[in-house]
Amino acid sequence: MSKINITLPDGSVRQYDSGVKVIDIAKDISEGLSRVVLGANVNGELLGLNDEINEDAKIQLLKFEDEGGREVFRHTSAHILAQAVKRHFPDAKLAIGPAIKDGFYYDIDVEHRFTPEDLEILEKEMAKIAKEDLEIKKFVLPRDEALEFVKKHDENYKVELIEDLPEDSIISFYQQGDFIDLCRGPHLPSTKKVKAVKLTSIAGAYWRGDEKRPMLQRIYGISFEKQKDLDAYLEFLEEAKKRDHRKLGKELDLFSMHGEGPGFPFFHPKGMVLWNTIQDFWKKEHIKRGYGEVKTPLILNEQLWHQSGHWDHYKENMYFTTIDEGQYAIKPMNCPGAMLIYKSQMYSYRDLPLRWAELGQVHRHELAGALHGLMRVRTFTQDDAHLFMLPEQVKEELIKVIDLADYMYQIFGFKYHVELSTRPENSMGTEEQWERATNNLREALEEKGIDYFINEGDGAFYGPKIDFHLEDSIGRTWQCATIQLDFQMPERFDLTYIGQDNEKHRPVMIHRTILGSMERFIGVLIEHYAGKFPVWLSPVQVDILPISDKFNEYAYDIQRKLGEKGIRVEVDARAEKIGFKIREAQLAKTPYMLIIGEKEAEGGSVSVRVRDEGDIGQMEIQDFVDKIVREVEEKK
RNA sequence: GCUGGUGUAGCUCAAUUGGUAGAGCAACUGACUUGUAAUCAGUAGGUUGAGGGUUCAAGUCCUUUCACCAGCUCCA
Repeated sequence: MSKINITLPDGSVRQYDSGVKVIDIAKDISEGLSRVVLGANVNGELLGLNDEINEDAKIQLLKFEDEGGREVFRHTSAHILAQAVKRHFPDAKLAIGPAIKDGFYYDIDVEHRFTPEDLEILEKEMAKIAKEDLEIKKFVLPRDEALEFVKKHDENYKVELIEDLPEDSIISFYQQGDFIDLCRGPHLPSTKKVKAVKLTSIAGAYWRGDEKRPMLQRIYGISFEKQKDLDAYLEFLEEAKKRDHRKLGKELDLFSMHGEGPGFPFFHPKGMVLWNTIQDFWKKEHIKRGYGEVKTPLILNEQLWHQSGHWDHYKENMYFTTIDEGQYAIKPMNCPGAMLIYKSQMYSYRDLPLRWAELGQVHRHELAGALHGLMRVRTFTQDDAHLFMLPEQVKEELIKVIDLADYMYQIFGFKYHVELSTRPENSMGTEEQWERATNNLREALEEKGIDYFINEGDGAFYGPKIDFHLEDSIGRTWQCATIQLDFQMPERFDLTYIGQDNEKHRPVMIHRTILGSMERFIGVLIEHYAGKFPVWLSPVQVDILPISDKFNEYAYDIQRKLGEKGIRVEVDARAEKIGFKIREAQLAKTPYMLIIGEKEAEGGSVSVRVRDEGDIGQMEIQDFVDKIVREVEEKK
């Protein structure tokens, strides 16, 4: 048997006998195999779990979330879907069908308009294909033969896919029964395991995401090996639906949206309690960390936006207005305003770093179809800050920002992961500037020992960035914080400080948010807590419920005592039964209810009912006041 | 912006093939004075998102437009 060389992820080379299986190499080199499935890269070609390697290869570890290799599983599911579609609609042309974060989809071009009934039929067909236990076999063809093959089957989308590959590439196909699909793999060995499938929705999607290309029909689905897992997932969807901030926002009277201002949210008194409580906390943390607060105008002369580069790179998203025949723009970002403040005086190197925080309201013309409750709006308040510093202070300042984000997220009980985005196509500045900025970010992350993903080409037009993606209480992620290094804006505005050498130098600027936007963050919090805000955030912290109006006066007494301590408290003095008042307070998700009747009025006590625990019995008034004040301070 | 869908009372939803717009909750009025998730009775509430058209007749069909929902694209 001949020997082959395998290059491992760390760059080292190991020798194996030819014909070794991918999974065996995985076992050999990876200890944490229970969570890792291995894919191999052989001359640009991905290999599946059990594929044999017969020539020198590079090995790449692909992390999947569970042992079975969820991605491989879902990808195979997509093929089974395509096969089912072909059985019912032989004219259908297949585009692409990948696994995605939550399942899989297949893009299909067919005359017939898919309906929800079709999905049921296709689900049944997929179950049948699984039961048939078709072996999934891989074969390869040289590029020209592969082209001929797909042309023969009239799969014009596949033709285009192959035409985009290099001339000398070897094209792989996978076959299950009479169904053959162009695919780089990897796949399961047979269709048998894909037992529990739910096709979740139909949507339009452009061929290759290009709005000038044909619109295809996309069928989304999710699949599991066991029905139990599918049921659990469907339950998760139900739970997510219950937490929808648009629904809860209405039920809890926090905010509303109106046709008169699409994408422009209206905050109600209770929503503003949330807003202000978060902002108070935010401001306190910033003062502690050496920030000053600034405020810049919403409307500024158009000229400024030419200078900042927003005109060239962002004008499609901007709103404009005219004042006294002068052209003005509504700010889509806060940075140019901060630039003007910086330029209002001279700075010594001793003055740096400068940290200016701004809760800045911006307006951006987002596409109508992109709007979504508070998560995606056309005006929002960024918890922005601009930091100006010496080049040698960059890493330290980045680390301080990361620490601040980490602290604030922990208060709200979020886990998070970090993504680093590099230079996009439509960007300003030199290659060297970008490389330096990107390295600064990378080094700061590495110094903090934070793992991160890289998004190639996903940076802002003026600099690379790191984004924080929060994970909420049911495991969904939301992009909130962004830290962007900006070498462009200081150039454009000719920002300077006087150095030790008595010469002018260029400061470095960091542009960052922690919460992202107040609107989105509140939306995320609503879903994260399912409307059951911790006491310190709750719009109403205590609801006092007198059993009859004989006890109203006593209730108002208690309200005063709590109010003096800054507790948000209401009295429900309506002539209703106590059961009814409790029900309403429960539905409003108020953390504490105080039930007040004869017993309590006589003894100067309160009966406490906790939102999630129910009746916890009587308590002296002062004890309750101390308890809740302590809780608010500890931000439980 | 694109594809598909939806739009009926404050909210959640009904209304056969085109044939008199309804219910529950909420609101209001009155009675009840209540012990841990819904007291009873009554009253009021609508040019069916908006404009135009077809028809003897439109919530229902056609058309324009607005908004929302699911995706695509984009993003804090």
